[in-house]
Amino acid sequence: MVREEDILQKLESHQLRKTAFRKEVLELFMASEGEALSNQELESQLDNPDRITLYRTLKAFEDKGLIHLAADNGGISRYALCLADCTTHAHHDQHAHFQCRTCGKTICLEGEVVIRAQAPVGFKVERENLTLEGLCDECL
Amino acid sequence: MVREEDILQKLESHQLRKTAFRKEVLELFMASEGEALSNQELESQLDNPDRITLYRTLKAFEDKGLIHLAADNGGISRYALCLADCTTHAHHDQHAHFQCRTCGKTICLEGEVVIRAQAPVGFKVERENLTLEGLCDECL
DNA sequence: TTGTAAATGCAACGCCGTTGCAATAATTTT
DNA sequence: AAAATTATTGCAACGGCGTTGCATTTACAA
Repeated sequence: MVREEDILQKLESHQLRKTAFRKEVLELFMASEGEALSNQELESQLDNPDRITLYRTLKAFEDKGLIHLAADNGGISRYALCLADCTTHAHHDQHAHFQCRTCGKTICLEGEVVIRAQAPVGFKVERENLTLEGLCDECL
Repeated sequence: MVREEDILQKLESHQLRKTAFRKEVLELFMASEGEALSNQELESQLDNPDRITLYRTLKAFEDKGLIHLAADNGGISRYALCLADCTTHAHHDQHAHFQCRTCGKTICLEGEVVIRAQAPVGFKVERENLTLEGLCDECL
């Protein structure tokens, strides 16, 4: 269970107004245990699901460094909670995601990630995005 | 310049019929020097651009191991030619892509790619997808 | 050359991202 | 505590893209 107190504190510390809608959305993220959620999955669990409001809410959350865009398989975006040290406009996205190819379940991979790939000379790399695809435990 | 002969040979070896449309699309890929192309970019260069036919053509090319889906930033898919050792239904996608955050230019990165990331126990990883994001030489 | 199987071109549906705008709610100021 | 300010919500609506069905045309094989 997620404590109301923690939800409000997280919204406040990220300069987001404490509306019923946002509290609900954030609660879903905090209860998802690191799993990345799609708009659809969120909508199906909301009391009053308005896809436009949800879209803007997610954008606001992302802007304020609360969530980040995880793997997006076939055009469906999925967001996940940022770690504590994600700050506004400076996401630490240096972790990988795993996405199941059948059920779509997407999780953030903690732990060690080593990436070694060189862009051509004259290119500037700002972000690295690593996604592992396969089958999750339940689909195996 | 791309030789007609090479185009036909490539279509034949991948069990694809040699239609005018497919020859044209494949030529664009072969002339793109490893750069991944989006549907839009392809359409703008085709004589008779029909987005549905293009969609099906790309799908057929992908099925037959001729091209693969490269980075897809914000829902826009981009395809690139597979290397010679890509076979039907068994893509060797073990390379990274670079995508420019301003002009969208996407290229396949040859050379060494080392990925170390662990999925949870009980998960099966089938593919790894690494995308570097940043600025290309022209946009710097 | 004829038959068969695939590719094309068209209409059409649905999902999703996105924007504008008026109404409502949360925060700040007096 | 009330008024003023600013952000959020909910609605309509547009556009892009993936996708499918179907009739027509084309490529390949017999």
